Amino acid sequence: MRNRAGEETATRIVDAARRILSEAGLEAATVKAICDAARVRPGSFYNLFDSKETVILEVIRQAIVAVDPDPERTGRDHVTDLMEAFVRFVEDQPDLARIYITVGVSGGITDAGIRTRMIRHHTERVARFTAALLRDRPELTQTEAQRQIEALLAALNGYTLQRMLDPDFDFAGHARGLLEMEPR
Amino acid sequence: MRNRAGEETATRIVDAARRILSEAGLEAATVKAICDAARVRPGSFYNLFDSKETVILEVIRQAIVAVDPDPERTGRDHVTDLMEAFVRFVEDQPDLARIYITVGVSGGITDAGIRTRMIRHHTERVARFTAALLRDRPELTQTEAQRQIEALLAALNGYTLQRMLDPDFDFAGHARGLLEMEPR
DNA sequence: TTCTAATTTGAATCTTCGCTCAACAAAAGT
DNA sequence: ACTTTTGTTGAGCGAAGATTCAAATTAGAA
Repeated sequence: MRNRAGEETATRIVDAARRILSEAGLEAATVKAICDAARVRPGSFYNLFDSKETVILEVIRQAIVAVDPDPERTGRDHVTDLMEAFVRFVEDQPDLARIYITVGVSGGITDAGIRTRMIRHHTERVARFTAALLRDRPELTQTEAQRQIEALLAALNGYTLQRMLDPDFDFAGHARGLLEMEPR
Repeated sequence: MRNRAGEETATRIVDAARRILSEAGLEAATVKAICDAARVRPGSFYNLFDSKETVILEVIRQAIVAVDPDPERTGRDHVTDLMEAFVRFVEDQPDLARIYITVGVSGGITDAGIRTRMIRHHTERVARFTAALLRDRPELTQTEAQRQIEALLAALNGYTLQRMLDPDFDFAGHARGLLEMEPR
């Protein structure tokens, strides 16, 4: 089969970039560092990717996508399901979670493309959660539900941020606690 | 007076570093860029600071301190006062707010000193807010109050994060909305 | 005014960055 | 087996990075 070897190498490079971005930040993600971690020479890197930026953006794209699992299920989830999915994401894929919350934001400041993507993703997330909440509690108005979801997602992002700083922080506990803290 | 000129120059350098860090991120904060913005030559920079890192860390330190205005007032504020102070901080000093939430966190991943500082600052903030909440609503237990404050601060940080991405986001409105959304 | 220490300069140094390329190796198609 | 495409290598390029330093300048002290 064509392209087999090249694809495997490309995957190894993106994986290495993700690890470095997560563990040491954007500054440390040099071509040399990524190549060393992927056991590849720079020539091979540039045979597969146009630039370092391409790889970094690919990792950020992966992170944004991974935040929102099973998007095809839209319209059949409860808020607790969506919440649980996010908790699992943060716990099981801390690399991508860290990139989403740090590199995504700081990259969003610099790069207009990333900013647009991040904002759009957030809008869609709000819509999905809001629809689920309205399904659970039909007595709420659209505006009320959206307000509450925005607060919930902000708190989740805030907890994620703290989790990235403090490995001992009980993210799952705090996140689930938010559900028992709905507005009066 | 001795040292007068040097101190003024040092201030100009730190100010320039803050502006660049906020507007263009850590990557863009090169010694050359900082020197140009501060109207200073590299030699002068290194006469006043040991390294670029020293200046960056100083800016981050400033940002962490600025999040918590008037700490000498501790013990006499209501939760609304503390909330209003934070809203004003984000609106009036977006440079420092952006650095706190982005550079601070991503720096916290790399630098153990920053991480410790960020975590300690957060702990103190939780304590201050919790004390204020207990003053407003003495019927709450310490644990309940702290739980609610942790959620509140997480939501505030989450909103701040979003504000950094989307300049059109109504941060003040959403932040104040959290107060009308206390747990049942 | 004169002296001296603080301050600024800007060219130079050394390192590392992202990236290229000609040559080689491996694999696929015929 | 032979040709062609695909993948890998690693030395090396120019640009940009942080940092240094001897010389020039400035400004406070005497």
